Amino acid sequence: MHNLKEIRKDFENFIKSIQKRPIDINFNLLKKLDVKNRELIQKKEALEKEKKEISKSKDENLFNRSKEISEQLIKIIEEQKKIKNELDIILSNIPNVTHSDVPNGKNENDNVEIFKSGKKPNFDFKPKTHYEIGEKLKMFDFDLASRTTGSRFVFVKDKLALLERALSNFMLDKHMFKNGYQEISPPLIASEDTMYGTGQLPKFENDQFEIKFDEGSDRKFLIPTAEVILTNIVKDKIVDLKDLPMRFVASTPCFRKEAGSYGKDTKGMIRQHQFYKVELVSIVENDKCLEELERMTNCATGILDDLCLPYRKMILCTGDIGFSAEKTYDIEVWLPSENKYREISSCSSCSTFQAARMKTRYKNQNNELVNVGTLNGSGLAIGRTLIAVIENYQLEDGSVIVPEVLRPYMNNLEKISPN
RNA sequence: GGAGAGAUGGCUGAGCGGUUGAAAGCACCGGUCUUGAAAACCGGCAAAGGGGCAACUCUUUCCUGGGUUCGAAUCCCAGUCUCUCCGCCA
Repeated sequence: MHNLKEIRKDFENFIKSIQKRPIDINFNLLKKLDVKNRELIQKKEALEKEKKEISKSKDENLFNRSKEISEQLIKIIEEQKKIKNELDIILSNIPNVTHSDVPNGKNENDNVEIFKSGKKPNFDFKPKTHYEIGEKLKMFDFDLASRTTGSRFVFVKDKLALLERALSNFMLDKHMFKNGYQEISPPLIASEDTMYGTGQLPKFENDQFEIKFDEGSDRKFLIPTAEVILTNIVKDKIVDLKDLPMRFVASTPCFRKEAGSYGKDTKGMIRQHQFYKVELVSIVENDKCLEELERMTNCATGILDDLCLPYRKMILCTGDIGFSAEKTYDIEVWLPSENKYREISSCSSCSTFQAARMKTRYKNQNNELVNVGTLNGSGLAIGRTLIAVIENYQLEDGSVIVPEVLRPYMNNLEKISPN
């Protein structure tokens, strides 16, 4: 959420920086509403002042005037609220300003590679897809899931379920004991204002699973990522400078409608309505965002290094970067069956954008109250890591070698073979 | 599900129709004292929004939304959330 006061100072420049993204915002209307809004506020405050003075004077002769003012106020306040509302709707749909490091571009094709890492496996056979391997092992069951639930769900069974759990535990341990994150086991359901805080609402309502609660209760949503619930830990708070940075990690299921990607990745578990993800969130001083982003991204790539999976680091262009982010790195893992890299982590600095929405502030060195910076990143998406392990560690006979670092989490199992 | 209690500033907590934006304490910031620190003492310390180049000033805000009143943190109604007890249950 942008601060109108700040925008007003240099409106033209603000528009220019926002328009690096492919968006359609009616800035003229925004400007007009802002002017109108302030007019009404001034009118309102003048009347309120008069009313206040009458009540202070306790002069009975003026009581009628006071009643009159009250009636006028009702109308003005109503109109002002309406204007303010329209203003807020426009404002809450304006994305974050991208950082100057972010390359200009239209879409994902314009993202820029920073580096590649790891050695791609050399197969002397045609590598199978993860779902071919998983189904042959009888440890993925998509058909069963479509019967019990619907499309884009899966049953993971037996050793692959164990592998999935091992990945989760391995990542959690590393982030907790080596990388300094505090583990959280959060609610998987978020309220409307929580979803608003991180920017999922109002613009991306179509992607969210809303839950039917009791009649009359507030709206509730299944979290699309733990980012939502972890970042909102500091919602409506003035946090202590000495508590910063705060670093949280959680392994949770994530729920997404994936509306608008109906034709994409229909096979296998690349794109599911439900998947596990280990999420990293940092709450930092607002001038520490970029250095924290590097740190966080290193925490994510560190996992891939440990798993010996080949990957590359990308910086997203202005056309592909997310709504709340000022700067984002995507980590893409190598998938032999597709012969390309696929996103496995996305690490973003949201600068003070989410904090402004959540009303999270701290007193900085100069004793000024300012918004914190927030960051989030996957460390990593479990489902896709599972895929990457299966495909990169496959053998010709359809069995899968267990990466060494995971073996302690799997009763020292070295290889997953058909039963 | 039944019965009660509550929601006040960064935190704890008073106030229960008229300079109350709100006592007190803690925390925090500045100062005195001290070789330094602690303690003690003195002073400061809510946020959002509007106007102003600024000094500054105005308005709003005591869970949320309505209502009563010239005037509401304080009274009335509705809602949300939290806590305690009982029941049920993983």
